[in-house]
Amino acid sequence: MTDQNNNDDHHDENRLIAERRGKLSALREQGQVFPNTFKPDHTAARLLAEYGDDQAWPQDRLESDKVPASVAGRIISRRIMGKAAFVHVRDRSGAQIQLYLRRDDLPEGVYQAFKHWDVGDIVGASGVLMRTKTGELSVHADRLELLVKSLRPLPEKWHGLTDQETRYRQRYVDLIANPDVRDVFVTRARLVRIVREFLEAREFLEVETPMMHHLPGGAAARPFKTHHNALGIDLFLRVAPELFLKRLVVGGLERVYEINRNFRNEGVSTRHNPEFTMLEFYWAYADYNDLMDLTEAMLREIARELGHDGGRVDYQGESIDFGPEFARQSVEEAVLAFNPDLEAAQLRDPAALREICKRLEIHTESGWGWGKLLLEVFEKTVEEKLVQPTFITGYPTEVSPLSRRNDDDPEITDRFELFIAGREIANGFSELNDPEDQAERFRAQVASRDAGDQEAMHFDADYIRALEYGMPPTGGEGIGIDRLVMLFTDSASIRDVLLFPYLKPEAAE
RNA sequence: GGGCCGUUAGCUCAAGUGGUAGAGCACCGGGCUUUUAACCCGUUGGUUGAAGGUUCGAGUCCUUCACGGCCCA
Repeated sequence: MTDQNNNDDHHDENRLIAERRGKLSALREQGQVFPNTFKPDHTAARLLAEYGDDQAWPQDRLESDKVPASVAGRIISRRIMGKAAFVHVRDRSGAQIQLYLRRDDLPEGVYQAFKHWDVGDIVGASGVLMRTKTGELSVHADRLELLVKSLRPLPEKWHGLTDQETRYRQRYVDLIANPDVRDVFVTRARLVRIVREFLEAREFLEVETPMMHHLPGGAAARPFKTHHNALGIDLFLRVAPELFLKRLVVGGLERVYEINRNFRNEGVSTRHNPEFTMLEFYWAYADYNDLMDLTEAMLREIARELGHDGGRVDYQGESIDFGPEFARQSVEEAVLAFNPDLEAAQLRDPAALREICKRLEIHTESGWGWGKLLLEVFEKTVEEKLVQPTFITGYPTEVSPLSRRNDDDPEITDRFELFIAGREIANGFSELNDPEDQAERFRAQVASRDAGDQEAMHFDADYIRALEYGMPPTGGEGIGIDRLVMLFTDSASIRDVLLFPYLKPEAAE
């Protein structure tokens, strides 16, 4: 916004905004209205931490010590009683400190001016610390400045802002009105840092690979398409960094990871945002069993570092326990465990599986083999019941185009997925590093694509070329950061862990 | 994509079976020099998400659309 829209098109504004705008223009007449000279020397949280204890810092000690403090922040409440007032101010620390204002203790005219300021305005104040009759630590101000005049009224102090749509669309208001929201994003930042430190400690190198791909690859998903004007070519936003990270392993970066955005052109829901954050890491000379061990260790570390002693995390009414060794069972074992009427022999028999799918009202397509059919049965009957952390292994080769085949049973791969609270959290496997097998799998994907599967992968010739130079035996894994943050912040919707979740545009005026 | 629910003042919410749209907070004016959702007195504030329809009359009933929430695919 520049100086285009100062005067004319405010007819849509209500009286409250008009009043505040009037106050602003009155202030403009008097001089500088958006000063940037006030330097606070404390945050509210620090003052409370250092002087909050009323045993160590009773009022008489504060009174004699005259501890100076200078704070700045947004007015979140005011109580005015004639010639004195109390104001709560919140700052970057997320905490709030009370200001005690007396007309006669402030410079001439300041108190009179203050009476016309509003909740939402940003102020700076200096003075000495005091404790009120009710024991609240406060700054008894001898200097008070209006730093920013706020033009829009904040939500009401008691009920706050509860409208979900407004909370997501105007996250800046949500953050002011609902202090808990800040905590979610503080936890998110800490979690990501813990993950980085965990991997760095094991000598993984953080890298960044392209988000704009000529060929979308590395996951079964539909991509977003974009266009490069100067080059005149279409590009795709990445659905996964996988194939680039493995090229790096070929190049000798044998332990790499990336934490970054993926984009998938699919539905939007409480569990899916078009752009989401994924951790992927690749570890040469490790296999999928090593990955499972590492994943367990990582999740325990996150739980511990985030203060969940004993590894218990409450999520949506369930107690998730990261303490004990995570359960490990194959897709087939899990399907049998949750479907006592089925027998092992049926699970590799496409005809029998088609019957089962029909009974379960699962839509099937003619090209599907037993692997795809079995996975559908798994997703329908098992997935949501896996509440405690559980590794599911033995994924069919048919649905695992990038995974190494199992040595004893080439119909399945050395792959796992981790489920917690009924949701897929991680997906890892021993990587397929046989270039000829990989080329064949790509061809099978292309055939599915030609048969109408829009999520099937393309043939990535450069990736095959890279594998032909030789990729060390490697384990690779992806962990959905947003879903992990949901778990550790007890958030029901992915939108609650994204500062700006995707929403359709607001209706035009 | 389908089903159900929602959208009323800046915010949080009310308004049998259709009959002049209200409250609290906020705001504005007045009072009050230790308040805690401060308090007391007095005002002000609305294109009821949008567009059509039924009706003497629509926040309310019908249709379509937009956005959101929950559930399902």
